[in-house]
Amino acid sequence: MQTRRRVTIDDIARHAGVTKTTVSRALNARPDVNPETRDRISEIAERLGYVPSATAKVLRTGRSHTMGMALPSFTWPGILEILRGVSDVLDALGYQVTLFPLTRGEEAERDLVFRVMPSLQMDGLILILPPGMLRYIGELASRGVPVVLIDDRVEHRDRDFPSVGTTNVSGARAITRHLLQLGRRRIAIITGPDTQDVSKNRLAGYRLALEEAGVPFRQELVVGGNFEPPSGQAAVESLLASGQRFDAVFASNDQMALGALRGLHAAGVCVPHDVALAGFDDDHAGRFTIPSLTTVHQPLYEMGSAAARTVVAAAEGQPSERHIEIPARLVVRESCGAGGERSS
Amino acid sequence: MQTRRRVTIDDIARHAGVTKTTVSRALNARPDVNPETRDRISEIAERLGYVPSATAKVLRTGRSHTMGMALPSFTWPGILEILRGVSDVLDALGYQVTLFPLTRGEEAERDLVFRVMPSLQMDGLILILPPGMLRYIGELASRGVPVVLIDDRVEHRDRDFPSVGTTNVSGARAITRHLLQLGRRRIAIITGPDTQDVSKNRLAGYRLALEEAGVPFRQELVVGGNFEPPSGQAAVESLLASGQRFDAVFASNDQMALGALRGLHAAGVCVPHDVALAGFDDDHAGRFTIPSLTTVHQPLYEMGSAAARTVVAAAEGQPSERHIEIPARLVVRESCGAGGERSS
DNA sequence: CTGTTAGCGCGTTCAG
DNA sequence: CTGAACGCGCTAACAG
Repeated sequence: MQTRRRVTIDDIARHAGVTKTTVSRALNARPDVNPETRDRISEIAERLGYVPSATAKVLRTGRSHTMGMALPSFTWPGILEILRGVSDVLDALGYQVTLFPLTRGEEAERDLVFRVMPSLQMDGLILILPPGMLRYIGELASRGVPVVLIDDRVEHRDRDFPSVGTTNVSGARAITRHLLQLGRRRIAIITGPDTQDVSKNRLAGYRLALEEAGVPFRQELVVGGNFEPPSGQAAVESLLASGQRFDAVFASNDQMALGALRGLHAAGVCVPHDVALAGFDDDHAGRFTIPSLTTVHQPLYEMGSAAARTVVAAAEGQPSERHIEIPARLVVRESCGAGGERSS
Repeated sequence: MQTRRRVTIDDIARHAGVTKTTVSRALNARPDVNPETRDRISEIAERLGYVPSATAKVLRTGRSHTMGMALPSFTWPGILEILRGVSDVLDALGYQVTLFPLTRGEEAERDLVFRVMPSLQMDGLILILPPGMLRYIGELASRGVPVVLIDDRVEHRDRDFPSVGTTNVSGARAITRHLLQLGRRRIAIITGPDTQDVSKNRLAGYRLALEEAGVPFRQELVVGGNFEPPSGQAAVESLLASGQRFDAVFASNDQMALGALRGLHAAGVCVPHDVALAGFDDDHAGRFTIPSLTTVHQPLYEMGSAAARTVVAAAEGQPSERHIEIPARLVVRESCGAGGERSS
């Protein structure tokens, strides 16, 4: 099987009786070329089955029309929504996406910044941050490579590069307020790890809503979790064991809410009748529990697409915003007793 | 901010007092170079912060160490597991992954085959097949580009390229047998669309198990669905309305099982006491329903990694298998009444 | 409007 | 063991 040589602009030039320069200009729709020549060239290119070599173009122009997307892991389901947003936008704008798993931790980040990115000459990088690290990425930004962060950690805002996040505080505030409006007064909260800003922000929103409603904050109703389902179950078990009265539980994410639901069910507590249950994130799974989970929708798709638009803008030299915050919104289902699938 | 020029092998050559030819050889660990020279060159390269240009290398060698991964959409959660398998293997073998969403349908496929792949010079392609299309991809394979299909449609086996699938028939057989062993005799099945082989295969496995147990197959207990949750709910509703007696439901995928669970619950039917419920796929969500879902684990991670190993082998000229089939396995949870989380 | 010349960074003959 | 020269495919600078 003889692999036939690739058709180049030189071939076209020969067929058209011009130089490859002219072919290049014609194919790139430059103004300074005779319309007739252009048409003839296009036609020949078509007939010969010419396909431009992206590789050669990158070598020459330095622009690859490819964006890197670095992510900590493929285990968090939310990644897929983000990816969908990123991919939709980049695809529409004519960019490819190349994936960089950061599973090997800091070494992988180093590698990405000092070896892979410069080697592949990507036009920019979208970064979903692994919890608690951002050592070398700044180097990229200061070298002029467009970088956008998808994250909500306060300490990363107004840094060397733009970021995209959601409104964790007001989301948590909204759902807590929702519980209060339904008459719940002793609302327990299952928090995430103290080390993460998401945890702090969601807790802050909860406190804010209580305060606004004049309902006292009780430290006894705060239980720590780690964002995984078992920790949610353990949390309600410890609450029940403590003897504290509570008529609602706000889990700082849906995964823990699922665990909590299981724990409550096992203890014979009826949701939402005895205890209302709320989550955060709007994971797929929460739509199918019985009762279905009232939660706060985290706009991952929008975050992904905003990030994509931002890197492209930066890569193409257009001005772009520093920090984009996309509002989270309450999704009312069954687990708080308000019925229906209203959404506000 | 002056973007400093990139360090090339020429720079290293100048510093080392040799030619770039020698530098190239040294850096690529060729045998025909003086060990001392090699060490000196490596050291200089290190000191200068040299990073090889992948782009230039591709142009010269024709190999990009990048694999394309084409997928129909980012909505099916299982994609993430496959992606994880693919990414882990490719990362370990020193390959990048570039994503190609096939959301625009046939046009996108055409584009991929005739424009994108040849332009980007990827070393191979992993393809997750959109239901019912495979028009142009064969062209790639016959042009010598390694292609691996992740799919289980019979008609695609032994075609121009290798494929990776799972054992749908025996998986469905195993879970049906499980229900039979628990004493269930009137087992309803919710099927997927007739047009897809997955649906047919899972139905076939179900029939096989019944036959082996000498339990009659009843057409009245077969209800059609479309793999989406609402269709599962509708299916049990129609079963209940029909007045047919049944003591178990096997939904052809977990998504429909979730809908079925909801339908049964709403009708006051207790799972597993009155009716046992089984699914297929082992979706994340099925672990957290109450009762948790007994299902068949589809080894997506392994399918992804096998596919990755296969393309790389093909790209590197090693022999590779035609069709790889990775066994699905029963995961026993609560919804069939056997308790525990045994797995066989 | 078109051609000439040069070079992006690298690997690879073919000579020594 | 090392060097000179060439070319992968393309665009850019400078002439005309």
